[in-house]
Amino acid sequence: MNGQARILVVDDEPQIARVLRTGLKTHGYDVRVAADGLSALETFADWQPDLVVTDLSMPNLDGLQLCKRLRAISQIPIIVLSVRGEERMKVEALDAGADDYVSKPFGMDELLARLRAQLRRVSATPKPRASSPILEVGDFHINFESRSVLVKGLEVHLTPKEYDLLIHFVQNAGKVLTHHTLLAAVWGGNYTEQGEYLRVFVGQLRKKIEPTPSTPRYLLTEPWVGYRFNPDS
Amino acid sequence: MNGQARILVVDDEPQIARVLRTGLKTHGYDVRVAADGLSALETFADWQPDLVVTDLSMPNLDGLQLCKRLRAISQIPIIVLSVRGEERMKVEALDAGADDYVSKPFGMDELLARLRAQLRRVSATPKPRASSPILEVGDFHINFESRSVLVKGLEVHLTPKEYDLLIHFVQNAGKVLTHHTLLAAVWGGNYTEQGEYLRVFVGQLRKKIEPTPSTPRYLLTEPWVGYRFNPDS
DNA sequence: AAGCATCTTTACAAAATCCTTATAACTTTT
DNA sequence: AAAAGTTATAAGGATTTTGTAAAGATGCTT
Repeated sequence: MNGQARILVVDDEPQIARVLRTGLKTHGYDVRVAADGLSALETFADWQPDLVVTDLSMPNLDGLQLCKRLRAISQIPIIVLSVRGEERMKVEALDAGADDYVSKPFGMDELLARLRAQLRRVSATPKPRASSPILEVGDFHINFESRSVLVKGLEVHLTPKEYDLLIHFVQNAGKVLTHHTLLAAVWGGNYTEQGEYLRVFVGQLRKKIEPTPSTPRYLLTEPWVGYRFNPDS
Repeated sequence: MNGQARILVVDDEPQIARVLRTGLKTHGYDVRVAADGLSALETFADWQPDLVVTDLSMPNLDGLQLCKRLRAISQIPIIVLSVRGEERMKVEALDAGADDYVSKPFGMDELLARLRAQLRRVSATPKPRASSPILEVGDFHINFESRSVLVKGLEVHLTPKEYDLLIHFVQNAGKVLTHHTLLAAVWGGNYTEQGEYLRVFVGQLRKKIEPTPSTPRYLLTEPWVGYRFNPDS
């Protein structure tokens, strides 16, 4: 990513595509547009963009399929555009490999912010695990050997479940994680129906790591979808 | 080989077994005895010794078969005890994977010398402690040669198991060690289910090294995970 | 053979964590 | 504005783990 970051926009509605192209270009990005999933895959292979923004409903190959196909060959960040209320689709998209979503109609500022967050996420550090037992993300400092967690330099003691949960959040900082994903990660694949666990433990984590648990700053909830860990202030 | 080297003695004659056990123990080895080949294989799997001394004629599984079975799963040194004159057996044993033999009746000194030679052979490359036989961490001062432990300058007497346990803690200061890891380190490979041992011995260690055993300062417990040695005050 | 030290096993109280439930606040939909 | 669904939070009980003492077992020493 030396010069401009390359953004591939996938949308079959010409107006929206035009708005996105101009909006992103004026903010310094290199943009190309594809009108459906299949041509998106072609452009992806030819042009190798740094990030994909895609609509969900499209001809030929819809956004869901596109996510899966892209995930099979790349770790590139994917932001999905969904119509407000299509919660089902959002969740499916995130489970299919999308990293974030933006509801239509959307403000350009919000999209740009989420876009920057995703680009920052991948360029940050590609998981420095094997070499060092220490993980530093934002205000969080996690030592896997001593199992210790520092937030802004202060140690917080976490129970095993809380610890597992936090690890999963921090290792996927910036990504929206669905309830399903989180439950499977911490409780194992079969407990994916008992959403109550998750709420309780997220609450407990917030009490321990948030300056103001009632107005979270790190562990943000994405209503009807899941949670997102935001390491920045 | 943290503490003592582990020697597995295999002999069905009780007198000889006893002589070997006491002789080896007085020279600082950790010894277990098996009365036949089959139980020897069991003990081997459980305890993971550093060397095997075995008779040739035994019930169930004779020394020759034992050599072959051990060689199939391990590079561990094997010393065979044979009755003087059974030259043919000696050759067969060596072909079956034994590393050395000692004729009965044997002198303890000879056996010890050959034993040291074999142990030296396998531990030839990694000799990290040769430079300094003394380990100082926080308030703890441990001399590997004399097997003595000082806490804040005061000597504490530890039994062999307590010593092995403490060594493991001090050498991994700050890290969280799981129950599994600790059990495997002190009791050997497959004693990883008997969590009761660990609780009892940690309690005993605390009584000996902690200023206030009921509120530990060095040996901290990480509930549901294991223990952590904290050298700082 | 008796005493001693160590290791193993057992039992139970104390502590910590996890799960469950209930209720209130919030968001979206009708 | 009400209904339905979701989320936040506290509090209790259930379950598991941990601390501790003490009895039994084993081998060593005298």
